[in-house]
Amino acid sequence: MKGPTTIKEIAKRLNLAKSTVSRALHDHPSIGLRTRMQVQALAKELHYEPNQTAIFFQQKKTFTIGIVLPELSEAFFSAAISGIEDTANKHNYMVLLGQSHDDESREKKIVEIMKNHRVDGLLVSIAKNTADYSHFEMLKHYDIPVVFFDRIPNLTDIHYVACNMQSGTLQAVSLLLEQGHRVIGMINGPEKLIASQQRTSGYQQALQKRRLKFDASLIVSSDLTKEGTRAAMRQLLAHKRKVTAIVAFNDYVSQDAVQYALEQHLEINKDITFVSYANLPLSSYMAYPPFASVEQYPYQQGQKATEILLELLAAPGKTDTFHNITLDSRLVLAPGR
Amino acid sequence: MKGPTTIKEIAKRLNLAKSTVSRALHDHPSIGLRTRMQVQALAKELHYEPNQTAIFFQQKKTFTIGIVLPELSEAFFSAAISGIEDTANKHNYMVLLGQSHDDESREKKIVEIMKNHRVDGLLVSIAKNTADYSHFEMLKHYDIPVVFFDRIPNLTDIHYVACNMQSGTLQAVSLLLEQGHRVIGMINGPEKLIASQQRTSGYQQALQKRRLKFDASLIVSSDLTKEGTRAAMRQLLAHKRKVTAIVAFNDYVSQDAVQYALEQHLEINKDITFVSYANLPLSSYMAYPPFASVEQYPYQQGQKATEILLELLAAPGKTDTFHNITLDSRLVLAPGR
DNA sequence: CTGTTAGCGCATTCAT
DNA sequence: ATGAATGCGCTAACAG
Repeated sequence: MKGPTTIKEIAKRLNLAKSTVSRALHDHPSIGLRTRMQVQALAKELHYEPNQTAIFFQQKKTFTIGIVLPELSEAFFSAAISGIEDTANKHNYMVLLGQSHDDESREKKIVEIMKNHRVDGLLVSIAKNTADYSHFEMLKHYDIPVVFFDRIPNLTDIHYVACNMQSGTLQAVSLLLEQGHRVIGMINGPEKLIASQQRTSGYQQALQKRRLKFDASLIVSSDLTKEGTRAAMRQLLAHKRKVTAIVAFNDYVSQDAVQYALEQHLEINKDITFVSYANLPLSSYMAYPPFASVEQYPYQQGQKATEILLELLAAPGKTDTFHNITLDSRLVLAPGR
Repeated sequence: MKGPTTIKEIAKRLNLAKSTVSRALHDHPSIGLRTRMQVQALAKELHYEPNQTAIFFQQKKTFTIGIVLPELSEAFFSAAISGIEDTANKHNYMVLLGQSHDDESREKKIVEIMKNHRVDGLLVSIAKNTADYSHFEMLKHYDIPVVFFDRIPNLTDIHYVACNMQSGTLQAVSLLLEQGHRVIGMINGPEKLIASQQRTSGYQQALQKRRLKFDASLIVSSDLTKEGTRAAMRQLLAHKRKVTAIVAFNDYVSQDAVQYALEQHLEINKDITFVSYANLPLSSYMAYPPFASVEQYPYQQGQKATEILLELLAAPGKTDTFHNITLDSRLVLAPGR
């Protein structure tokens, strides 16, 4: 009972040097066919398996990537993580997980622990309120590359992959216009968010293409709480022009807005039509699914981010160029439309 | 440029032995206050941080637990993993992730890799078709404890936490009886599943309590595909007695069943009432949410399983007793009921 | 209270 | 083609 088989053990039994065994196991060219066979045979017989922790230690590499995100139970992130895990595994990397619960201090702590665990790299979607990025910048001193995805910090010299909401919004509004809607409201998110600005741009662009006038009062922002959304709805429904369609910031907002509309005795898809941004699963099971949704490709974002990170890990020290991929969001019609 | 600070470095600068420094850093009692201060001061100054990989290696412990489950994007599992991660983190453990995608060979591979990464323990919910458990049993030889949760293998000597569906079913059927329903159908899952048997028991028990006669033809099983469910519905609706309520195997089945009922021009909650088992999020957003749902506590299952595992890790070699916790499922009324 | 020594398992450099 | 020696960073057993 002396624990798992080690190289030393094999060496002893075969009267060889540890180094010889090590090389034989690695199919090193300078090892005699004869001994190599012997070694590998015995290794199999004794169920030899290299002690990864020793290798990690010695090689200063763990084949592990850390992933930090706000909340696993949000459908968007669980899809993203799925993409990450699949890609990482394909390249024989493991994935270490941590959720910030949208709390900056927790985020810092997790990053710290992951650094200590010597992850080779980090994939992160930052917490809602993270304003200080020092915990990420300090990683540079440790040569731990970071690729951000979806929720990216407002920094220039970073790697990231995100999804541009403008294209999807453009398509969404265009669709509504095609269908004859002329007074289209938008419940947007906080104005400082890049994603909000992109939505606004897309909206404007759609009008421009048709040479229609842009009415800024049709875009109201919500703090994304239920109350905020209801306030926004109140404002939109009170607009002097009759709003017949609404682009909601996301599926959650959409649901709250729909509820409000129902309370006002509006008939969905008749008096008023909703378009949203997909982040709820199973929209087919929803009471009033949005007429159409802007897809944000969480799985693909995770995939891409991982690929970039792996590339960074393969080509170390390439601190010069920053990878930033922006996927275009895309409008998807609800099933049966 | 000589990499991160090490203990050796500190020792040299202070003319101390490495061991002294190590002890000082750990607040070992037998170290002079004086030197301890010195050491800790210099450590801070040089930004000393222990190299965890070295420690892992040396201590044969990684403070990492592996978690293997079928599919992250299933709401049930993402909730469970949330509970796992939270609990693990609280105890300074990290979590290594792997999804089997319900594929046995992938499951085996993941377990293998995790073993190589020297995780301290494993938390697993097995793949749908896993029939051979050798990859789990071999872990015993490596002293890697495993705690199963939710989807547990049909083995005796294992640790697990699962949720007993009987209690919830009992409550569900009782509720329906209280409300005057007398002909209650049940769409059950494959009969060999423990969970299916538990549902049947709960159903029968509810009738017994009220001294009502059990009619086996009111329980039909579905293979859980949409078609299977529709067939089951067809059968139930054709029953000689008029079925006024149905207990569906889960939310997915429930949705398919509701759809079928609608096609037959039945009015939900009037002509026919549905009760289900919660595994969809946001049931409040569903078109026809079940009247009531049996809660399976994914977060708590994850939490409990983790606690057991941590306990196992704390008390090594306790291979005698097997922990198996069974939570009771519980009926929860739909919001607004 | 502190120093010395050894060793965890492996890859690797330098000999031979 | 093989062996011997070294070190990665840390802890711990054993001296003093």
